[in-house]
Amino acid sequence: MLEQRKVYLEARARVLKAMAHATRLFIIEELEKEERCVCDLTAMIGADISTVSKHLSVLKQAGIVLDDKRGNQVFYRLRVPCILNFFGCVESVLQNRAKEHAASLEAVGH
Amino acid sequence: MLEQRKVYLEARARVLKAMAHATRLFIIEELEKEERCVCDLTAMIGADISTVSKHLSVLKQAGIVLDDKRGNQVFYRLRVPCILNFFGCVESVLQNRAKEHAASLEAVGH
DNA sequence: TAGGTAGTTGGCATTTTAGCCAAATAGCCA
DNA sequence: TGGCTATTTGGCTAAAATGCCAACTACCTA
Repeated sequence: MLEQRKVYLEARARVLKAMAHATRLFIIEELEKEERCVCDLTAMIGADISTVSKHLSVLKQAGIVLDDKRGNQVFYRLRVPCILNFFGCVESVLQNRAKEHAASLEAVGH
Repeated sequence: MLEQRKVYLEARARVLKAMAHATRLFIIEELEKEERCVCDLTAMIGADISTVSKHLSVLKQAGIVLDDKRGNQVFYRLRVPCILNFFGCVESVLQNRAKEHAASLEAVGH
């Protein structure tokens, strides 16, 4: 693998890795609707606020969200608007799997 | 977070996590061009064949690739055709970051 | 059948993640 | 200033991911 390509693939992988967690996907989906402060997200997620803060930090480091401090709250929003469409392919992977799983159950007579 | 939504987010996260590795992204890009046996991929990647085999197994379990044994070789191919387009958004995240990074260097006089 | 190639799996050490608590920081208001 | 709320950070433990080697399986060919 050429060094240049490796660097590029690692950059992509870092972005994907930052998204690859249920809680962080939840945050992304919520931020698609509107910006949110950490306390709102924490209430919705139901984990410790320090945990949520660390998830947000992962997303921020990956370049997926931006933060904006106002008063004693910090509001987060998406940095890129396209995340929603991004998932068409993930969905099709999941649907394919579901379809074939159903077919295989069918085949053994369930 | 509602249980049902959590299940769905975890399913998505599993697919993303499977993709979130430079070597596995390399494999996906190569399989977009044509199917490949493990030995070809191993030669291109330059890692131990057992390592490559395990990466392929991760992709297979996530529903991203299919395998097909012929003779004593195993050929892998993508299960869904859309992976290439999938990355438009990842790219825009990276480009945004690069742009702002350049701007911040500019700002401090570099 | 023996030997070789291709691939998978088990085992292990190392590194990375995740999530909680506790402590520290920052801004608001009385 | 003192106290309160919001958030981040450090520290810790448990769990998961990586990647190598070695052992094992499968298939082909002489």
